[in-house]
Amino acid sequence: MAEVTLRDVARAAGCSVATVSRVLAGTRPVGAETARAVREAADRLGYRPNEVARALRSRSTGTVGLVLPQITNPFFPSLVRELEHVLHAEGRAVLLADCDDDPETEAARIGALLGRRVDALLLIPVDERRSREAVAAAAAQVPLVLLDRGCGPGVADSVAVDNAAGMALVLEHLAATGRRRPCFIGAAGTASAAAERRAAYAAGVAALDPTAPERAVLGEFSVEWGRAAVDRIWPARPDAVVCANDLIAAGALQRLRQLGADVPGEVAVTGFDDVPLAGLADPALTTVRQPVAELAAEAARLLTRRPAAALVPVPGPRRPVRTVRLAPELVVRASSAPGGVRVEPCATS
Amino acid sequence: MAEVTLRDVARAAGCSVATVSRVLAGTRPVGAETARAVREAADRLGYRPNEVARALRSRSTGTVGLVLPQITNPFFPSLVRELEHVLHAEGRAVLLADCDDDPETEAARIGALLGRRVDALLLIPVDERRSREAVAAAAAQVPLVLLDRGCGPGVADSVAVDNAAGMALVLEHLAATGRRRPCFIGAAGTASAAAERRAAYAAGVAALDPTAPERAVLGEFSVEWGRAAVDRIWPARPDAVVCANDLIAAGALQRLRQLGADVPGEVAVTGFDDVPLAGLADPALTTVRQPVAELAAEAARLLTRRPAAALVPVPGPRRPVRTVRLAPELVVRASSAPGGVRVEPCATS
DNA sequence: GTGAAAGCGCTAACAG
DNA sequence: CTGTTAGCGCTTTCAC
Repeated sequence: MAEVTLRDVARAAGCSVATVSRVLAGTRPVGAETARAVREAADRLGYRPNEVARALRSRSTGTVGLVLPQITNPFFPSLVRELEHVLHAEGRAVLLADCDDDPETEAARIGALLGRRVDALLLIPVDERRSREAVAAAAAQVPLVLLDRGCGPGVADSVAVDNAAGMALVLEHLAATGRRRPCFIGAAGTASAAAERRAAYAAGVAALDPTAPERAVLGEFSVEWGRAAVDRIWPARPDAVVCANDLIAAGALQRLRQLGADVPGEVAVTGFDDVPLAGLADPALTTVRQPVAELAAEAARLLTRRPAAALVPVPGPRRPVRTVRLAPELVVRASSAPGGVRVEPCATS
Repeated sequence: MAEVTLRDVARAAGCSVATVSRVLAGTRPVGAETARAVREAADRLGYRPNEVARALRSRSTGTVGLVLPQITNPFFPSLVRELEHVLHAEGRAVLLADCDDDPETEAARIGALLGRRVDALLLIPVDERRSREAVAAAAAQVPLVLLDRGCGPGVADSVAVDNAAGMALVLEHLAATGRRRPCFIGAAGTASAAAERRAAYAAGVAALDPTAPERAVLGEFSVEWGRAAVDRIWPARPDAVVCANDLIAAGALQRLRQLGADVPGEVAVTGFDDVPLAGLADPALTTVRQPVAELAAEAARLLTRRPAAALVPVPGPRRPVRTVRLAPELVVRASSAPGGVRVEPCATS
């Protein structure tokens, strides 16, 4: 059967298309009897509003673009899931773009999404610096919220976990369980997660014991680097290895086991993010859980409350960007347990 | 600045909107000089075609809906990534829907995507049986390709890995490396991956040694089940544990280590899918790698070649559905290595 | 090769 | 409360 349109419904219900539109969109009050007839006709004909036409006319597609570096990064799927749920619950659809960790691809994807007239953009930038230009340009056109990673000061609203608070939780826990000679395996570069976590580690360790020499090595957020880094720090025999994320920690755990180290007896290992892998490692990894559902909800809230960019640039001071930081939670598992302490069992996958 | 439209470009180039449209879309030949002027004007004004208007007029949104059970299932992200790349390369955008493993949510998402007038649907069904109705209804409206899992016979075109071939590779490898007493930890239910893999195991083992008693236990595709199943099969002291997917295998590996079993010396363990976790397990997991990029390419090909459903149902025999099965590849790692054999190093995550 | 005109299906003024 | 009338920005006949 051909497509059922508003006209068909109007004809069947014996009224004008405007009335049908009003009933179905609930835009303005309509007589109870007419409304019933319209709904009945729409039902009977199996009418389904054409969102494309609606979008063209109302200048709003009900669509948000979700741009991320690489969906295969194990931290992202759960975030994508929560975002999808929150947005669909508001009747908005998600256009997904995977940038293959490449800023140029990212710029192209952003352009494609803007061409499709997304109402807003949710974006995890590929690179703190090299993403900035494209992000700033996009932010001038539609409401845009940065997620998980920053993109330079003042570029756009952003929502992320409080990395400093998370690192503080880790250090506190290690101190409380008697660890005295921690070291850090971090990531180099300016990405906010990398920079904030290593700064927080440095600050926290100094507060713990100002005389302790700082043992920190920097590489990247990968399992390989975790493995390699252990060879650099293990000779100093730390009693705790604080890792900047779970991938690094997984690699560190593997290598420590190969070297015959006793985890957690001899040395504790901690991660960050609580990706699915963390609960599956052996021993299960103590880590910092990001409040994923809250991050998603907060991002969605910022999107909807930020009014569309003015068509004509307003003179005067620019609206200040909003930065939301959410508190994470420490998840203590076997990799940092002092003897006999009960810990959370392995995660379920 | 207000939105730049075709009219603006036409005015700037000194021609009609029709001409501009033709130049930009390349629909019909246009004078070289005019074309140049148009392109120059479009560039200068920063014109970006409004895909919404284009979609309304041309009755094609250039958009594909991707519906999946749960993006957090570790097998899906790499598939989503490949699909996204293949589709974006053709200038199509991906509307993502996550069904939370629930058939009703799935039906609702499908409806929402159809309302948005997606040109086609790529769908990994939540359930072989309970998804069927919604999927069949959707397939009547737009081209639809089933991915990874089936949904009953004759419902729609489908693309998936050849599970039987994969299982045969595993059994062959185990036989070749001297394993004689395998057992199987599978998944119950009618989902195609579960059913095909356990059938292939049964057939392969019987062919290997018709007198061997079949040792198989069935549960679900989860780490927990892998752990629990080991307690059921270990007393019989198999020399190989064939698992229906990598999650099960990861659980089995954990439990075997707790029990003090020597993997791979005493018993080999194999998985299926080659999710990122597989290379990270200890010992790294021998598994069957799905040809993810090829699956994605094949799915995209089926989508574009299936002409849109006829507006008026044609009488006569229905077009037969196409079923594509792609051959997987065996990835031998430490969990099944006979002594001294070189195996692929850990995956890089 | 180019332009004028007619809509795609819907919403939003504006009258009644 | 309801109908009539304009379009949203684009593609696509149909003339020239």
